[in-house]
Amino acid sequence: MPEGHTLHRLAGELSRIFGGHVVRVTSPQGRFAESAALLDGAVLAGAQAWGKQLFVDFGEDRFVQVHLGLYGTFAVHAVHPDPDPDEDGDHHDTDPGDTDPGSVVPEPVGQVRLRLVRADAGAWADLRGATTCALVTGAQRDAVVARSGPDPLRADADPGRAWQRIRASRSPIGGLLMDQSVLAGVGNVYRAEVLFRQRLDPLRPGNTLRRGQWQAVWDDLVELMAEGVRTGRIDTVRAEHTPEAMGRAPRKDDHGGEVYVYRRHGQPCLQCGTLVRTEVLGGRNLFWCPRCQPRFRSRAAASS
DNA sequence: AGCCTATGCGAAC
DNA sequence: TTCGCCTAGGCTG
Repeated sequence: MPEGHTLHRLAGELSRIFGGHVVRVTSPQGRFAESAALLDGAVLAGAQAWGKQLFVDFGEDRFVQVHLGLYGTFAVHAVHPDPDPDEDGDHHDTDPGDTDPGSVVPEPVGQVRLRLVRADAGAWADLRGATTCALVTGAQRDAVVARSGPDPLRADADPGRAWQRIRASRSPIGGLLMDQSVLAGVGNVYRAEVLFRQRLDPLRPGNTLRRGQWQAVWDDLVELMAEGVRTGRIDTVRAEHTPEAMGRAPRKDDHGGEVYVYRRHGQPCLQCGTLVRTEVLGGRNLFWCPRCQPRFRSRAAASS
């Protein structure tokens, strides 16, 4: 779940449900208890994501930095998904027969590192299994952001910064896309899928890409990841390759989306039928279609 | 019920 | 280079 789209979606949810409201902050598990106590009862100003990093703003130069890592989750629950539909409105849909929202928050189950509660709306959020959950200052947040490459999900991103790194590197493009200092927010699924869609060999050295190819990768990521934020899943297949269009069974997998190559090794490519391959690159599983993404041959290698 | 694996990354070795 | 994080869905039995 946690590629950039997950964190941006979370930032939106947290801002919408908790933003501008007093929240109770606890650490049922205990590992964040000291910091939680400092924040308890503060107004949550909002939340923002940069790549896979999430920062929840509690004002007074206090931010909770969250990184979900491989299997962390930050589950947001609300009795009413949109708690303030008509703040300046003329009608209130508050139902007197509603369950007391303050009483619906359940006892924490399992290792809940951080819990946010907005009792008046019956809303709560539980963080589990995160790599990072830390109280930081604005300067510390800025330092993290400064170390990150441009994020396709941010309007202020400059793809040229990533291009400068890619064009100067002999590392495989498949590795560069996963390097958060080159590009922020792309994980193993988007990496595999965007390379397939752009017909690029994952092992092709960054410095052999043409500028137009990089631009196409960036534009595709902007579109794919924005859709991921909207839907909460990673779908990358074009209309002609959906299960309905092809008359095939939909994917049954924990990330739910329809993809071309990610974790489809040994199965036929949706575009050409060649069996999808996998190999470990830099400790991560890489997936690609050897026919749609033919091995790149440099000029020097081709002429020798 | 138990086992395996995973969309990630920083610390420890 | 390996480990920890300690979740959660899919698969095996």
